[in-house]
Amino acid sequence: MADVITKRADDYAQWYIDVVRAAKLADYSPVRGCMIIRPNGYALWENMQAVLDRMFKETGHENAYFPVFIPQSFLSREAQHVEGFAKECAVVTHSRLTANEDGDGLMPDPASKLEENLIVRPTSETIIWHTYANWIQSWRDLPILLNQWANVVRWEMRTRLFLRTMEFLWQEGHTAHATKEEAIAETKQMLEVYATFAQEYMAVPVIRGVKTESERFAGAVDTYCIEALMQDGKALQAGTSHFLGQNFAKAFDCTFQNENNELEYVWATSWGVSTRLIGALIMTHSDDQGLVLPPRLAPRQVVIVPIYRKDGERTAVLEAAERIERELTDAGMTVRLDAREAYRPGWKFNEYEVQGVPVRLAIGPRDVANGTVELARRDTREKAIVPQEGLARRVQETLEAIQQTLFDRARAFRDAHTTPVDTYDDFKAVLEETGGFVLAHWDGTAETEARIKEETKATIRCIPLPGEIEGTEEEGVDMLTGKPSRGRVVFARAY
RNA sequence: CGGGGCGUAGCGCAGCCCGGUAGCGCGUCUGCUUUGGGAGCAGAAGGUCGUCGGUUCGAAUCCGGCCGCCCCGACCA
Repeated sequence: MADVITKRADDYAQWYIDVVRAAKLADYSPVRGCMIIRPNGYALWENMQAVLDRMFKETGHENAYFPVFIPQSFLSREAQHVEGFAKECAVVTHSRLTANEDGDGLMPDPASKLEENLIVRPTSETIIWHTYANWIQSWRDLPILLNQWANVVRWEMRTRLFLRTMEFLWQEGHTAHATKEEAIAETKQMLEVYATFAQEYMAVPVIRGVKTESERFAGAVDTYCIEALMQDGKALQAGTSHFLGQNFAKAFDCTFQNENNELEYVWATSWGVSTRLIGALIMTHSDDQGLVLPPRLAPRQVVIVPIYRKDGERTAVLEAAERIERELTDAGMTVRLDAREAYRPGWKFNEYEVQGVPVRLAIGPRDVANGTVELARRDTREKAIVPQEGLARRVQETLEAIQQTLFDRARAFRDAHTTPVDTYDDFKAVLEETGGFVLAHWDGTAETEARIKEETKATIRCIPLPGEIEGTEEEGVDMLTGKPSRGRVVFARAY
């Protein structure tokens, strides 16, 4: 038998690995903690990129590219930033290799030691603000609204495919503004872009919020985030948008003359999402049969499997299958007709199921005779015999229905796993029994937050934005300390 | 960095305790029959047993060193 996927209920972590492997999304690499993104996985990322890139451009941003190597000294300019990233940097110290003195192999050539070490970017704030300092003199130079698609490296102790790898792909937006208000508006705007993308394209419901100080990006004044809930009840940060204040402008001496002829530091934001989103997608929708993809991001929305025995049947079946392929393609859908003879229909059914293709059409001699086709939905695994007449429209509607069903299902799960609690005992019980988001009062101190994390492994995922979750804005008392609380915050165990 | 597991054919594993010509399943290749939910039969190819050293007439197997990967924790997007 072919690949068996571990049941979610048996071993969730293994299920996740099995799904990734069976869907051919990624492989392990010879280097610990790195991964090879296979064509199926990369096609997903390309679809995400295409949508996000369009959204970034619609909001006035341009793409640019900054180098992967950053002078080591740049990192130390911003105090918080160093603290956050120094311990996970890959460092380049030499520029060439030479034969190993004792015997075989290679070693860094001592003669090629660099004057200053370079780090492989874990994020690009430093090199970008170094550059912006040269670009910006006057209020007329602002705003600068740039984004870059890039890879970054963070030397992680423990890795998981897509969710946390040492190298990952992402986009990072970096903007420069004349006023605090404008920078904050930009930060919030990009958070909205991410939330829209997650919900409307990924069909992943998210909570918008602000991070507490301990979870904040190193160097940010405020970190806004979208938080999603995975099927095992753990939270996943799916995107972040940072208001950086003037921290980086001060560190890199980036000033401008304002309209009153005064010298002022520039206001900054940065925002990013990564290939981690693919992990979020997998863990939100997939089932024990394998990957389930939302139609709006699926690299292939429809697969057509022809079925025939004799040569006579073959011609008629393929003719009909090709006609249908054309019809659907012309209607704007991405379709694959899999007429490979080396694989049998049953094998193909399973193959496309584990790969999460939203709609499968099967057409055989009976269908040719009756003018029908078998239409199967991946999300509900329902099958129906439908007429070929008007098929493009019906498939289009089915794709839209799948997109909606996935979102509704994920939201229902999220809502069923979002629990307000008022006592610490209830808090611990909910974490153990149902998991998910727990809405509790918090006194606002890092001490209480740290103690709760220490005792329960749950962290504050975010302080929800006003109006985001009903009932979180009422005042109360901290469940642990009894001190006053200005509102409920979202706790969860997280990835 | 701690705890656990594992390195034998492309993948998954057995063989090791008790040393004696390296095996099974899947996959791959060829042929025929099949094809509406992972086909059947026949044949074939494919491995310096992670690595270095030791013991021995002889090591996948016994002994020692090293390396690597995965999972679980601490840390993180």
